[in-house]
Amino acid sequence: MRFSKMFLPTLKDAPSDAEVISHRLMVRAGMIRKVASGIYNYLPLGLRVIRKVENIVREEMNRAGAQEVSMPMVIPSELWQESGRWDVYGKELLRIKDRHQRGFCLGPTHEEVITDMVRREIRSYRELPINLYQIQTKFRDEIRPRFGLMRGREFIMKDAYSFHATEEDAEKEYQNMYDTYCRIFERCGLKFRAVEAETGPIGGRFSHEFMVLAATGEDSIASCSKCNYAANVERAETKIEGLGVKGQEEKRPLEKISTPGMKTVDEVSKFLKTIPQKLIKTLIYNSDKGVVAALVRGDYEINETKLKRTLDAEWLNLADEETVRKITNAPSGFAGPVGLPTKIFADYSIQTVVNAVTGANEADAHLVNVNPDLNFTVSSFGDLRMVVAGDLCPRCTDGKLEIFRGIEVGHVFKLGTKYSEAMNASFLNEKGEEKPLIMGCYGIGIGRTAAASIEQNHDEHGILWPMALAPFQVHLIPVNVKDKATLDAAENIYTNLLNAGLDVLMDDRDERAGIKFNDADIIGIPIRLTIGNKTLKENRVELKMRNRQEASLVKLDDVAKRVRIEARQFWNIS
RNA sequence: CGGGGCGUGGCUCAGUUUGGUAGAGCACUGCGUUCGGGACGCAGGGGUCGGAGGUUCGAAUCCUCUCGCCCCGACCA
Repeated sequence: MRFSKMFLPTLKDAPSDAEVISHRLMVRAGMIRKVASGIYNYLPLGLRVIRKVENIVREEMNRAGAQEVSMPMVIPSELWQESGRWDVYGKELLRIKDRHQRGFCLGPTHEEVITDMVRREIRSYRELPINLYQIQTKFRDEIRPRFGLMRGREFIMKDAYSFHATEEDAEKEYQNMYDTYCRIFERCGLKFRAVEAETGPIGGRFSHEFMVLAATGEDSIASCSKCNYAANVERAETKIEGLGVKGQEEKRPLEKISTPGMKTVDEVSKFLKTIPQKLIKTLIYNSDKGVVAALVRGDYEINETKLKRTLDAEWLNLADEETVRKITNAPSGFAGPVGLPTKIFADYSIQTVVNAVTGANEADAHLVNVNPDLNFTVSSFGDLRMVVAGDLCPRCTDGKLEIFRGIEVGHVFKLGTKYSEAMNASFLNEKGEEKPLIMGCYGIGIGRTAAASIEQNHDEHGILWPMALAPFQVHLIPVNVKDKATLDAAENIYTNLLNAGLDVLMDDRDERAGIKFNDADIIGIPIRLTIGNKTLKENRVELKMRNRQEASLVKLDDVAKRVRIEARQFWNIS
């Protein structure tokens, strides 16, 4: 491709709304442009990268035995009503009406459609298992789209769905997909970890997320320093006995203390000259299971996902001011477990607190010397808190948890029969019994994977593409196109490299060298070849790898060979 | 959904407090010089100041409404 002919508008400045590095660089490198909040145009250079990711995904999925299909983006509401998700999916689901006032939605995911597709055709266990996937544009009406392709509303996703006759077989495919995902992200040259994850509104029993490690990631993951345990903090557990020994302190009588205006753990512990570990936080929640109170030690945070699971609740929200007043007879900030009319769910951590401080359920007052069982009754103890760095690993003997940031690029779920039962998708087994299909579901964010690669591979000048995702492999720069010898040599090399099967971008623009070099740095093509009359006199050209500082000189006759060697080495190291 | 902010040429922004008929840098066009790390000179083109309504002799500037975008928060007791 010739730069002069390519629609490749690079920018000196990034638009002021671009915050994270991948977003800024994608815009500056002329890869994407915003059309509306969370909705983007892919320009030629951006699309090339997207296609690279897609093709890696496609090759590996095919290799793993999956088959590509394509489903509609506009989905009739009946299918979503059948699965029950029309009412529970929330505002992320963009609902639209056609001219006949029939309900549709823009597909944020395709369990319903695929289940419908498969139930119409699959009759027998002999036709199983089957794994179908598509690479397609999805739409989720995110509350707050941001970070460019990282959290868009419209985005390209690979989603695969597998159908099985037995649990065993479904688990085998889950492992197959897990391994396939590892291969995919390795080929993309990403540093990633597979972590145990929550299942969210997609449903299902357990799952793994594939996280690209990057400081700008929106997720936190906990990872063991010793063994391979890793989990999204939404789900991460710790050893219960890791909480430390219960104090030997003698239990003292309950006492009420005036604490005017002291609401937060910080304020209260400072005011009472104690430490957060001596406090018990009481949080009032509203849920479909009613209003409940959740207790956790003052220095920890409640993990709402865990609480939700404990309650077996469909939804859960921190109670509003009005509810808090009704339940506690006090403004928020002074809730405590003593005398609360609601059910009380407590994190194990409060078992370590003796003579605790809690809210008094009265404005501007706290209780001290509160002791569970003595002063209040806990309905149930459980693991309800967020893990913190340094917590003991739940799986091995002496590992400690570390917390990292990650970008979720892939997710594998075991769905079970949630959709097949709701939508009556069944088959006949060997015994002639009708059984619901057992399903699995496997997603990869294509655009997000490209963005994650930039988050991981860039410097102060621009992108550093790994060879596998690079829009071109070679960036050819004739320094001065008005110099005939330079241009002739460049054209020659260009043709040779193309014939050698390489993707080459030749910057044949009549621009100053500085502009070309700077654009080359922003775009980030791995191999840069510079042709100028200085080195041409010695029949040499300059070869520089984008991810290395030093350049080297290569004889004209050896260029194609050297480039191929460099490209291959690059594969091996990245 | 709550709080805050911003919409002025393709991009980054000034001008708004104190109304007076629209600017800078970059980008773009032409000519000349320059030419291996974002050159310089000269001459140009391009803006319904997000939109609608109002106040006024006069509105980018003041008022009302509206649309769009961005940031923070929505795990706080």
